[in-house]
Amino acid sequence: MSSDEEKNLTIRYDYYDTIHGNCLIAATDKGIAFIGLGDAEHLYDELKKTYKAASLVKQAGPLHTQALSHITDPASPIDIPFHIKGTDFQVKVWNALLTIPTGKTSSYKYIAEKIGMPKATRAVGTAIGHNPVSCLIPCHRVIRSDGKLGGYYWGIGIKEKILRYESSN
DNA sequence: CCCTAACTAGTCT
DNA sequence: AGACTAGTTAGGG
Repeated sequence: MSSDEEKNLTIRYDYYDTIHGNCLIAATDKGIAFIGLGDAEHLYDELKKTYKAASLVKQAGPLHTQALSHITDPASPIDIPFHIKGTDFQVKVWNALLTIPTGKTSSYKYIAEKIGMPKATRAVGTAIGHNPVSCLIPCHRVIRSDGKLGGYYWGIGIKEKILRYESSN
């Protein structure tokens, strides 16, 4: 979305309890804008930082429920619209992440090749790290090509837990 | 196993 | 415009 668009935007957010802990889900009229895991205050700060110009309202919405049910049941198909602020490059990366099947993992290099920039692995890492919709966009399924998990914004422990949860389904 | 250089996009100064 | 960061990678010591 453009910054002009962001100005007149109303984002509705609310807190939910998930299998991975407390989370914040935020959505516009058009789609999911932000999802985060962890401490409520910290999450609100993140949300505010990401969408500075938009007005934030604490109110549940139908999109929240959809997002929530996908977190609980990752095997269900993602038929949820996104309304995310990001550059072309970031959007490309995030879209590539959505093509990773549930329970599978991918590497940063693979994503880089997928979007036609095989040498941009490092930039991919950055983009994935700034993904505002963790969980729905499966950033936790991306691991380092040497087999290690790499890092995770919300904490490496969460990443491992989510992966275990998905593979056991 | 640790260290380094190369890679690219975004953010901040 | 320059410097720095970031969830990397490949290669060398």
